[in-house]
Amino acid sequence: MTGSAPRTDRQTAVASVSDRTLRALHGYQIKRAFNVIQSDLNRTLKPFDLRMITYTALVLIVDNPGLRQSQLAEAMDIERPNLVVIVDELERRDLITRDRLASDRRAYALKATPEGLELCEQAVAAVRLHEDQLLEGISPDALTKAMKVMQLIEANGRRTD
Amino acid sequence: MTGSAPRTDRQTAVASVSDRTLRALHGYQIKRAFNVIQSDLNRTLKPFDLRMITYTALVLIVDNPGLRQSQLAEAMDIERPNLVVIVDELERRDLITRDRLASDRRAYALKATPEGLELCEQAVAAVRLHEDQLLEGISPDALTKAMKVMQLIEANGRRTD
DNA sequence: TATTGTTATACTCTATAACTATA
DNA sequence: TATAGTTATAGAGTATAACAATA
Repeated sequence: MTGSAPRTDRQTAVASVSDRTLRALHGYQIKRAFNVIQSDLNRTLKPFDLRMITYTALVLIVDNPGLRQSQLAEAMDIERPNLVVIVDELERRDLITRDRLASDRRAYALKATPEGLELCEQAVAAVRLHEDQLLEGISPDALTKAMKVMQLIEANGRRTD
Repeated sequence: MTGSAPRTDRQTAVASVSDRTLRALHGYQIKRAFNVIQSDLNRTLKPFDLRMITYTALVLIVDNPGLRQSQLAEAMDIERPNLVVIVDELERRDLITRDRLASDRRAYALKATPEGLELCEQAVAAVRLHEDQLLEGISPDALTKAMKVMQLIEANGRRTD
């Protein structure tokens, strides 16, 4: 907002990190950015009683009706056991339904309820607004390219596994 | 390595995520990339008995001799209490020293020992090699710009706090 | 025999309050 | 009184093994 803000500057912790250090800590730079995003997101989602992880699950279910839990777990890159409590929570709040598949009675088809859809729309809108602030000074093109880099890193990592 | 790898493809979880969904989940894309980086990094660092967080602390101490714990905590974006165990571990392994400052006897000056410096050099080299694989197909320019985006997000987040 | 969802569990990282010793 | 480092503790998120029901 203020452009070149008047920096409180209670003395910079690390005077100036050397190029060598920066190169050694690419991963940590991403971690720091992610921390900022996650805490901002969780603050934004608090009024909806959602966290980043429950929000993500809800968005994916809304956008992919009939998704199975194992597919959702893979899409979110978390282990199946860890997804159970998340789906439990969304179901308990009547934001989604868990229906047995006729074709495979081991699996559940996840679908958003009207309430879930409504909450999702509102949450997505709120997240967009907050994200605009977080992405201030970043061109759409630069963001798209940065996300492309993230996707490539992810794909390379899965290849290496 | 294999260029266009022959993808095992046990059926894609989410057929094709809509543009709308992708836009709603920028943060999650960064999370997924970070997860990949972190697990690859921890695997790489295992032979040195380091984790991402202890590695980062060590690199920063090596590069900024005399750093105080509070400065290191700020640089790493973690709370002071959480840094204590990390510094404890590095000190116990004789990789760093904790010396009382004469000018302020509450604070410690952190410095790497010769052993710490040696281990750090080896670890940094190993990380670089692994990172090259993870960053395959990403131009140095694209990486630099993506890191710039990460820095901007981080800065915007701190401003919003 | 393999897979879906589940339970139980353990480990790491993170966040907060309260303490001590110095300033 | 304020700050540096510390302790204790609680909460997320993550990872693994083992189980029941179904394929």
